[in-house]
Amino acid sequence: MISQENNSVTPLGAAAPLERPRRPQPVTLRQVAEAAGVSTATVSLVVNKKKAARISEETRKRVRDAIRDLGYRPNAMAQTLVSGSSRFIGLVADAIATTPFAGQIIHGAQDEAWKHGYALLIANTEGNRELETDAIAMMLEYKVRGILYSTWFHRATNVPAPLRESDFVLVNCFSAEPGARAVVPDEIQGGRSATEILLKHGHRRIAFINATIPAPAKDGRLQGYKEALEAEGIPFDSNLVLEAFPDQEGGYGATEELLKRDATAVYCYNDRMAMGLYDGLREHGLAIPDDIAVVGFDNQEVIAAHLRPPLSTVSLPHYELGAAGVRMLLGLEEAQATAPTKIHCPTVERNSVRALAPA
Amino acid sequence: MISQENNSVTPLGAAAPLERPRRPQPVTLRQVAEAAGVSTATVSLVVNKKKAARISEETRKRVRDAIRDLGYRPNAMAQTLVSGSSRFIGLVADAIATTPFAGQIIHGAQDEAWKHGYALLIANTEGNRELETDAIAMMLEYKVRGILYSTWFHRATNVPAPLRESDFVLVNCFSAEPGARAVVPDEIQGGRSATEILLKHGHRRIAFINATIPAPAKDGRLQGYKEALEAEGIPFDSNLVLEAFPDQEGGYGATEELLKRDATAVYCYNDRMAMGLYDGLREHGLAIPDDIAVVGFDNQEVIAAHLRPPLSTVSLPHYELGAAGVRMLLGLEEAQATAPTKIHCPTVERNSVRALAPA
DNA sequence: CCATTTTGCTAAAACGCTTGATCAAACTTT
DNA sequence: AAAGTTTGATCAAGCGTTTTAGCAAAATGG
Repeated sequence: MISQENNSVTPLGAAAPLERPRRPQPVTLRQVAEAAGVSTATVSLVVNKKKAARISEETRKRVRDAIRDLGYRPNAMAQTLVSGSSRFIGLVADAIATTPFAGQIIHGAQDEAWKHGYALLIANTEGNRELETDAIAMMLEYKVRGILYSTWFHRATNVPAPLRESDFVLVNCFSAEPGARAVVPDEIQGGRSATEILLKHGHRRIAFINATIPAPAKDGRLQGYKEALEAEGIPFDSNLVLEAFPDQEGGYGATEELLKRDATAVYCYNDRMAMGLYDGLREHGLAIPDDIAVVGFDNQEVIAAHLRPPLSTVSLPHYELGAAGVRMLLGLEEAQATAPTKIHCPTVERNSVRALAPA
Repeated sequence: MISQENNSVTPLGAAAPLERPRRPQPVTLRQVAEAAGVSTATVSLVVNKKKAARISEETRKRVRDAIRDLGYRPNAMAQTLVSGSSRFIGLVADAIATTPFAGQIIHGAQDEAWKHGYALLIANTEGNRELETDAIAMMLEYKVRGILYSTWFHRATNVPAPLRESDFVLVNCFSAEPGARAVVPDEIQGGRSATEILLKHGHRRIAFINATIPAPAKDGRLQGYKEALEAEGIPFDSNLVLEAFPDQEGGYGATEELLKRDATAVYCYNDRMAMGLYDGLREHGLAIPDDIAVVGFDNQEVIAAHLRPPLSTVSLPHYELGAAGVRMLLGLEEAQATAPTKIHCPTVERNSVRALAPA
């Protein structure tokens, strides 16, 4: 039988499990009151800096000292219970935390919420309807001030029933349901801006590689393209519009067709297609932007900023969507009854476009 | 003076602001009790499905019906007040929501927390120490079960003082502070795995382009490289180790130097460097993987999966870090007293490596 | 049929805080 | 000096739950 020393360091690097210290009970208002020799009401009054309250400076000091000495922290749960509404805003997302794409929605919502003294409670549902219901239920139980319901790409959605029990705002999605406030990117303006980058550099034969899959983005970006051309008096030529699956492969695969169109510039439905197109063009010995100018859409940093040459594109304003969603929820920004509020998609110019050499 | 009809539809599409309906007060336990003709105690007992409680099936049904009819939802704040601890886990991040990179930490934490009935309260601090303190304070006030403190890249950190008032786990970072539990990626194993991808395809002259900036990753990935070589009996050749700034430009810029080393394969410190290197190699007319094999590190999806050819790499297990952090916090996974728990970095093989043709 | 146990349910305290009503003491007015 | 006012602080109710102790009625045992 092997006897072991128990009071020795565990041998052979088999590290000992970590002992967690027992946490003391948190300090309460009452304890502070006792320490300061006043009533809890008084402590509450000074903690909340009520200006109307008549508390002598001396007493205030005594209370503040006690608070500091004891390390008192108010119990937000108790406060909420009294006041009836918490300082939480819920964010339920279908895949936002998952995709690099739209994590900025969280970020924007977080910042804006924080600015107004609210904390963000998030739930990722992966599109699972049941999880979604549970998540919303949980938020309701925690008496959130309201809920942001967001999707990772711009689309129509149905409002889950329990959402209606709370204030809510749709972010990056919309619904025909009356009274549903929503914030979405302005795809049309974005499409216009993308095209304008090319136009202002003198391009006139501008191809557009659109997506094959239906989406508000598909229609909006095309319409923006048309509007921009029209504003310049350039007739729309449907020959210049191609369609491909909206990813790298799609962009790459569209190269051949594109080259037949004899355009001096291309506007791609998104940055990933542009990335694929870069490869395709390179294989044909074509240089960007000298032989052909390219703009993308989305401004997916990891791609757009680091392609060679860096890609001019139009930003999907995810951060702003999140922030605007919060403002709308808090009633700081007015919602329209008729349609979702549209957020501007800013132009990001890099080096994939150059002035067209005069013919 | 212009007179306006006030009872008409707002003209010219200047949409009317949306009227928000007044929300009714939430239903309380007491109301359910009254509706069901029982005491609040009884309702509470059936809501919480206490098996020990002796409530007749008939009464249970009556209560359940009342709950359904009134649309009752428990007030989690009141529950928390009684029980003393909420079902929240806090996640404070320096830039996680910002970077596509580590949003997966949120995701993993979220999923795991949810699995155990906890919700995630997040705060992004952008490294701002004051914001951080406020965020932690807020979490403490909401009586979180514990806090995950995470950084967007693996590094040493100081534990902010208020964090000690709660249970906490460091995620993707570590501290010398005794008793600080931590989860980090296993950089050494990752470096070994990356190198092994190349080794198993027959490569023997393997270059390593390391980062210039000091970090646990820099040391770990190098050590893994050495270990893998040693295991194969290949002597370490410091000539094969270059250093560059860990981004696309750095990778691109290292091309010339690399080619002087006459290696058949390169292992890059990260995917972004590999992306830059792709461009550099292409400009030299070199094909991947035929002329030279490349592996990266991090598995930044948007890059690695969509490069041409897709990049073989090693994953930074962000999702797992978040999930393991939560498990550790909840005491489901044991922490070592001596060192951070290391999470495995899985190999992801794609097409940037091919078996070395026999000489 | 009385004593005992079991069943079904309720009363009430507690959780930590906020806040309107009160009150005693110290000042001002007339 | 009596009446009124201001100042500084406290009392106590209430927010929506959970939970322990306890009580009456029904069931069981002898």
